[in-house]
Amino acid sequence: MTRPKRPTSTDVARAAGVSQTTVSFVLNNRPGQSIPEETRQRVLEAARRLDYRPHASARTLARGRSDIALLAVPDLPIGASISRFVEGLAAALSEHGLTLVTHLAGGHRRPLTDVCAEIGASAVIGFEAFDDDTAQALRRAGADVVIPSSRERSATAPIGQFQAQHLIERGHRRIGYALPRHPNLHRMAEERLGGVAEACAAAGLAPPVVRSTDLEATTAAEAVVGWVAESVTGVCAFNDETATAVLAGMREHSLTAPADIAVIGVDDIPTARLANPPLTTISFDFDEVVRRRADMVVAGLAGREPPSAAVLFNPRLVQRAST
Amino acid sequence: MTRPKRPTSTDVARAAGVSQTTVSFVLNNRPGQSIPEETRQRVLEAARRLDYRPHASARTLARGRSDIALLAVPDLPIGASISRFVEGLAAALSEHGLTLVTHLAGGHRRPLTDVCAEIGASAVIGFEAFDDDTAQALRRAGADVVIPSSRERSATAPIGQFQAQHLIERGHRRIGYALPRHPNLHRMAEERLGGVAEACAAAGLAPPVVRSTDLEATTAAEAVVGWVAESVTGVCAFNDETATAVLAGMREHSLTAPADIAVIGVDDIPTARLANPPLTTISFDFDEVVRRRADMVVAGLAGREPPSAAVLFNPRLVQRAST
DNA sequence: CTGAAAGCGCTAACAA
DNA sequence: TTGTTAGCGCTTTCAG
Repeated sequence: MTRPKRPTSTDVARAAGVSQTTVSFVLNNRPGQSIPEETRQRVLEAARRLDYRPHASARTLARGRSDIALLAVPDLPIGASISRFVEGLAAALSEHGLTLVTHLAGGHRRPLTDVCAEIGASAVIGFEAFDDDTAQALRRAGADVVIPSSRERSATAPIGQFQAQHLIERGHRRIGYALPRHPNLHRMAEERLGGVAEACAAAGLAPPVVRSTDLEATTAAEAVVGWVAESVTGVCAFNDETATAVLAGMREHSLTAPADIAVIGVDDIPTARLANPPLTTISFDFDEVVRRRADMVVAGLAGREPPSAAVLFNPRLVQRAST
Repeated sequence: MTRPKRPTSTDVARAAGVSQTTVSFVLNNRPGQSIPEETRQRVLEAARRLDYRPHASARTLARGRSDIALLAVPDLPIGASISRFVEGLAAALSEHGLTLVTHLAGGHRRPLTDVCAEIGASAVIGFEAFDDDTAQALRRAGADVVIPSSRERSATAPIGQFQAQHLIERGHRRIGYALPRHPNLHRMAEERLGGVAEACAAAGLAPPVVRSTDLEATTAAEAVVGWVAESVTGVCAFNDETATAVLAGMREHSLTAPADIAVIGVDDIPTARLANPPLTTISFDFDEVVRRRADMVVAGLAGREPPSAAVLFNPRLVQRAST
């Protein structure tokens, strides 16, 4: 039960019969040092034999910078699609020797700055842009790069546009928007709604008829009444869960999609295809956005000006029966 | 763009006109040191004025132990309920001065041991028990406590039992089980299935009729055929998504729940109440389990023998129309 | 009650 | 090509 004291780089040096500096050079592939292959091997072999792992804190202390990136996940019921994003980002960063860990923002918990300082993150990555004050605070907490900065464009408005365009292309002239009641979602929902409004305007249609709903059939049914009263024939829902609620609300009135009202969601959650009828939705390809984020981090840490993030969630239409 | 060098505890000492040692004592509330209130205030005030934050790596290096706990989240489509768990755990741990960060396990990414070493975690917390080899490796990577250990009992079998009992109480004598096809879920699913089998046996019923399905109506419909052929009248689904698939499969055959087959899920995901018909399911209360996990970590770090985790997910029946 | 000093394990000048 | 040495910022024993 006692902790078997970890081998240090000095132990490795001793085992390999070289100085500790040499060990450091070898293990870090320090460029500009020509170390004979023979020595290299001896060191590597010793390190492996001892199961040596460099002590991260010591390294961080000495270098003045860690290899840790912190992903701040907002307290949103975003669901599973987020984990693909996280995984991708972690993989991309690890190719650059960076380790990604995640912190869930919600609740009355330790503020992000504390977490950042505590783990010694040298990069903090968020979903929505950090305002300048927060970014500043994070820098003071030890982060060298903080993204996205407030200069980046929003990522979510285009999604609303995309939804609305689909409906418009299919001939709908009166568009509704289903807003979720969950307060944490409001900001993002408003942005997407903005996109829908743009698309409507661009097509010469009236602005979308907005109704909000809980994730539950009764309030959704009320929203449906509102749309019917306004002759809405197609509604964009904030996400698939909201869309599912709309479908449930329609059922209460014996209305069916798409005949009475067409509905389109966002996210392509697993239950979307299981809805009744199966839900048309938008899915994302995170690969591109992940790569960009990773590049920004790496560039930033290298002191180069990070490429600005032309945000591309690469929305893709998943056509199913509900439209 | 240049990083405004962080204030060190020496800076604070200078500003407060005391030694750096005193600063350390004050900031850590070091017991057994009686520092005059006046000095204390001076130090605190200086620290606040400089926005001083102790350098975590330095502290870790000196103390030989960090205040970081790492939560290893398996690559499972577990969905949103997990985030409540994470939040709760983070809050509970932070009350003890520990910072929780999360690492998503899946993919071909850096192994957990590396992440553990990289961030200098002194505790690693998993969902399923770590086998002894892994636990050992994590200890070698610097973790002082690793839970759950292989000695803990499984948490998930009782859930299956709970589901089956509900069905049995409602008079069903022939039980089916819906297994998800997702490979990462198999292990957990088998455990829950075990619980269902136990409950059946205890009630003197035949073992459950097992069918597996994707999250999609066609394969679910095939599973339904299987159950019908075996005169199954109630099926326990691994989780709500699987249950939703079963419902969709039944629709394909114009069967309805609960008249033809009753179905019960697990998780109470948001779309469960929106299903057609609304899904009876099991929800969890993580509070207790969270508290226990946190206690185990704290006790373990303090060198005390951690209390063994009598696992209590506190399942609660959410009765809706599908049963 | 407070301070001086010795590290913690590693990196990076600078010597040799 | 390799080794010596001086810190990185903090904790902690041990004197004062």
